[in-house]
Amino acid sequence: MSLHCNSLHIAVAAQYGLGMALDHAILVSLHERSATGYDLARRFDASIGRFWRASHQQIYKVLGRMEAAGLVASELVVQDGRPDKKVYSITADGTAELVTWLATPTPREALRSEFAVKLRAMHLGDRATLVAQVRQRRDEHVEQLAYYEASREKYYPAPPSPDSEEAGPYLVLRGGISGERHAISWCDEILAFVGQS
Amino acid sequence: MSLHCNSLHIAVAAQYGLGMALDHAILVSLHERSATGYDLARRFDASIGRFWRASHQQIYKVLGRMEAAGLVASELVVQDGRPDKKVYSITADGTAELVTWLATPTPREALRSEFAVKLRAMHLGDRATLVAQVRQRRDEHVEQLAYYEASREKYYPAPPSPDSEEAGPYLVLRGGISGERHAISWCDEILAFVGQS
DNA sequence: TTACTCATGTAATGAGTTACATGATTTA
DNA sequence: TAAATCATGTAACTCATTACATGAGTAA
Repeated sequence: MSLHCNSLHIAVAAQYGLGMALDHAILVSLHERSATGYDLARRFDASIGRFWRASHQQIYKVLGRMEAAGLVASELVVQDGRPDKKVYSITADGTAELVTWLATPTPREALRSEFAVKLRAMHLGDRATLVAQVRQRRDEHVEQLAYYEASREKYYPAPPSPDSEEAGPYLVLRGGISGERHAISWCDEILAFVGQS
Repeated sequence: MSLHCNSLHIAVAAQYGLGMALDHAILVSLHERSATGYDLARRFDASIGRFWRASHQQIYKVLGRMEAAGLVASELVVQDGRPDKKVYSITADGTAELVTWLATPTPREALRSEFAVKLRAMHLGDRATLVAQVRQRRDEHVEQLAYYEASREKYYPAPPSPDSEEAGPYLVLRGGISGERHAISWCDEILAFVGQS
């Protein structure tokens, strides 16, 4: 990488201080495959979205900002029978920004659990409502787990090589699976504790 | 509860639509014990704060809003040698709001994991950096787990009754413990996968 | 004819962070 | 003499959500 490109990249990285995490999530997604804002919104609703959710409005806003900063570039594709679309791709600067970001330490994310806050105050409510809510929550986690496990069987019948491009997505999926299992077992513990297992 | 009080409470609940979750976290904390904004900031930094983090600026803002809405009331306490302080307490309306909120369904919180996004793009970075980051993250979870387990031994040598006021905090703490264990085992899986266990 | 998919946005509002501001007392 | 504790806030800003807006094609 040339010196010029490097200093440009440092300037861009300075603009992109920590905390602009949606930006990086989009860059990662675009690095995997170019896409329209609409496509990204759907991706964030499906695979990646289980770990990072974003509305299309927010995505368009961030895409515009990143295009102005030169991290992504768009190409207008005219379609007939369908609205025209802008296909976004990551640029060299965008990839450089990603690499810098990868090397920066990741702050512990503040896990904000409204459920935990409610649980803490459970003695103020009635038990039947609590049990119903925990059961519903458990069901959602079971459903999510099934979805993850189906994905794992479909896309990774055998674990990929640690050096391949699939290594990251695979490990994230494994984290999703164990995360759902943990959530389910916590629900079970709560139900057992209040005597409704 | 009188009809008048009931309709008042419905009006307040209407103002407090879903999504104002810090408000409810503060109400829960004040229901446990009256406190100043400063106290709350410290509580959010310690016990509750592991599940809900908030800055003192944000807390003061929300306290002002909730006092205007009649959910909390403050009493000025003049001190000498120290700055005067405002001690906030939850009101009957505040407690009613909490009870209503407890009965409303809890939407699945969008888990935003910057770490997961980075992991997904790991093939763009070098392995040593990844390993160092995962190790550091693991250490933090180990430390947090030790803190939780010490709390559990200290405050709950035996599990509380499911009907007591401690039941909620106890279950939240248990969730914290199993959550940390899960996080640690995910880190271990990642390290083993990239061959650095 | 109702609703869904494709496709892109603006406007208003709310939630949260960072920086700034003050000032006495106590501890190292 | 420097820093930490106690105590409360304002101002500026960013991030994210909700509501609103348009409009053709396609499937039930």
